Amino acid sequence: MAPPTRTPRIAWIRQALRALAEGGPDAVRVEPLARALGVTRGGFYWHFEDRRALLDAVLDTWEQSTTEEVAERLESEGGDAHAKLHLLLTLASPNVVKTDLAIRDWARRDKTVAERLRRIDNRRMGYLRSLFSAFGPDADEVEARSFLAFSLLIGNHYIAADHGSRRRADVVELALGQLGAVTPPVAN
Amino acid sequence: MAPPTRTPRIAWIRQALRALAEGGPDAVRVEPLARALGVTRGGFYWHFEDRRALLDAVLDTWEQSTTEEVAERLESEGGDAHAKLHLLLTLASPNVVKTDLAIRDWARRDKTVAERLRRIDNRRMGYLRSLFSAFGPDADEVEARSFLAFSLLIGNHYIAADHGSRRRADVVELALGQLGAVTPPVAN
Amino acid sequence: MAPPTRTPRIAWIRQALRALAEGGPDAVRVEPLARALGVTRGGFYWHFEDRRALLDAVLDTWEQSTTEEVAERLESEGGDAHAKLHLLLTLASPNVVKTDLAIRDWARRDKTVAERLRRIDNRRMGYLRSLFSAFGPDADEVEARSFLAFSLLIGNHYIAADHGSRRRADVVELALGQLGAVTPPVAN
Amino acid sequence: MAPPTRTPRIAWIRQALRALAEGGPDAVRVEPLARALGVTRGGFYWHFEDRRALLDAVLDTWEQSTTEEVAERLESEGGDAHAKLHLLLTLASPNVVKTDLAIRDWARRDKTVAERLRRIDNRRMGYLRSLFSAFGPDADEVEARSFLAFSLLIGNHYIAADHGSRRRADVVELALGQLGAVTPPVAN
DNA sequence: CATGAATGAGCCTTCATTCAT
DNA sequence: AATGAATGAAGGCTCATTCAT
Repeated sequence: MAPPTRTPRIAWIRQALRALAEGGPDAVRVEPLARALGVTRGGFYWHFEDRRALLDAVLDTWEQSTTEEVAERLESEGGDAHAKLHLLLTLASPNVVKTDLAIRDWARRDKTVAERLRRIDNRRMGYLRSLFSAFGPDADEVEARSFLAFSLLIGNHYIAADHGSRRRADVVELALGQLGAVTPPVAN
Repeated sequence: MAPPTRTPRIAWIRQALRALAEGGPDAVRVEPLARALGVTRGGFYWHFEDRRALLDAVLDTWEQSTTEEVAERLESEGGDAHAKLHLLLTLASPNVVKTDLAIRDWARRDKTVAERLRRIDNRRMGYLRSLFSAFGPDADEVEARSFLAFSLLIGNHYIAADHGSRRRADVVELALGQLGAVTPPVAN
Repeated sequence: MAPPTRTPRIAWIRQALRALAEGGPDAVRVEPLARALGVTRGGFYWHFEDRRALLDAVLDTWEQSTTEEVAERLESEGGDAHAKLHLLLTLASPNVVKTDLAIRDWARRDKTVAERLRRIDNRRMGYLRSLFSAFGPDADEVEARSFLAFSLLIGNHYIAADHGSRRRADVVELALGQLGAVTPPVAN
Repeated sequence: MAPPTRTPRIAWIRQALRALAEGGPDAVRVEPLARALGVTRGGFYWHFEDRRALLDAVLDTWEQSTTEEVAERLESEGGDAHAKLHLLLTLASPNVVKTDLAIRDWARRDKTVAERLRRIDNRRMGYLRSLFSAFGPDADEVEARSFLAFSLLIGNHYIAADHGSRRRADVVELALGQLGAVTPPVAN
């Protein structure tokens, strides 16, 4: 029995995610994807109605996996709030980060993407709030710190500035410290 | 004597900036630009070697104007550090913001763009450091707070989360407050 | 034992006839047919060598059913010549007419289709001759009137002109009257 | 000074008319047209927005030229009504006929084409009415005979039947004779 | 009979670019 | 500076066909 699918739907999606992370939604193009997968474009249309359908599937996959990711983080009670916050900032693989940023930028131009991102970001903010609640009960403060932490996560990837003799990672640590999540200086 | 310039170089650049803000660098395409300007592509190649040359000119223009913008803000001693910080967060026109974000995302994929952005961001960080120095002399703290403020600026536009009954603007105020830049609650 | 035929050959042919009537031979395409039948193309190639084979089968089916149709009309001696002529002009279902016209147009481009149409049209002309023979014995006149009647049949569907206050149906009646087949004015 | 246009708009239209006459609207395809004209498809989009725009231009051109054709025939008072009728039946070039039939068939599927054809056919019917008025004043008779003559024109091209020992041309003559337009037998 | 998957051809359209005027 | 026209590369989509299962 030969494998039931030669280039399964998910292969297209994964390749598309790679393209999205690398070049944004405009870079998710059927022909290059097919080329990268070593097949002809024809097969694509067996799995997807059209290019937009692939993009939708990509977003579905991303949303689901990201949701699960956050859920897992909540469940894996490994460590105190400080440790978790730290983990958040040094998140997943570079590829996951790139995908995240690509979708974030995409959301600026596409309402439906923005809506999906809102769902995900709300989940993340919820997680952050639960962490910062451990540092103090004031709701305003929790909200402000959570948003600052989230911003730090994003800014860390989008801001190009240097920090003199400091390394970026150290600045991020210092910043987390400012938010009440005091962490010992990382020796790196 | 014919009119010296019917569609001057700068007109192409301005239109390109608009396209960049709206759709990213992939949206800066000669043909649509010409259409938007009501001319044919012909003139374009008089002003620019090719598409890449336009993109470079766009970046030059943006870098220059952004540099001036920051400089002006430094000079216009309108108000104390608190007021200035607040101003920063509620920055320029939506279009300037969009351009900024577009270039920021572009920088993730293009080294030369990243380099330009670094120059600009360093300038902005310098400005932020000068502001936060007013709140306390500790260099680490100044660096951390400056970076947090900068991140807040970016995060404010890239994060899609809701804040329950709070409005985003209020959360940003609260966050600024956390950074030591206490501002009076906005009555709105 | 599995059901012997889930989508029998004739189902493909019938769907093809529908497509032919609607959009001409170019519209008889395997993939859309399969879609319309709710199956994949797979079965098609079990029944037919290729697309041309389907087209041939479609023509066979059409030729046969049309031949039978004319034969039936000859046998069903329901009414006099006048009545029969009238019946002819208000022929079969709109779908049958559409198919007839589609094949007629197709015949202009395809010799083999033209040949089939010739067989059918000869049969119809024979029928018309037999009817008009009842109105007068002159062979030239019979031929002329038969051809005019046949032309009327076709023209009625291909001519787009208006007739002032008259309705098309009335004009057709008047025309039949001119051919010697006097019919009473329709009260409508 | 070189010719102002290498492949002018009208060249595309003419080629499209040829394709239309030969294979119907489905055969009017940009790529084959370009190939036939010895240019690449790119130039096409200089002259036309898209394929549909070409089709529209084709219809415009056809409608205009056909209108003029009928007008000319009305003006060129060369001969009596009999002669004119005869001329009508042996109309223009085979290509003009093919185009006419192709558009007629197209009109069955496209509302806007049907509308154009209606305008043209009304003009032709008007012309026919004016001719048949010479053979008798009865309005019903004129309408009936005009429509029969028009049908004959169409039927002559769409009916595939044989006529025994008679030639088709003779049958058409006989038919015209039936309509009151007695013409002497053509020696051919 | 029919699915699932793929190949290739053909076509439509958009663009960057070129070139003569 | 700019038009008019064209080339070529890219890419999207539809299909006829094929093939293993």
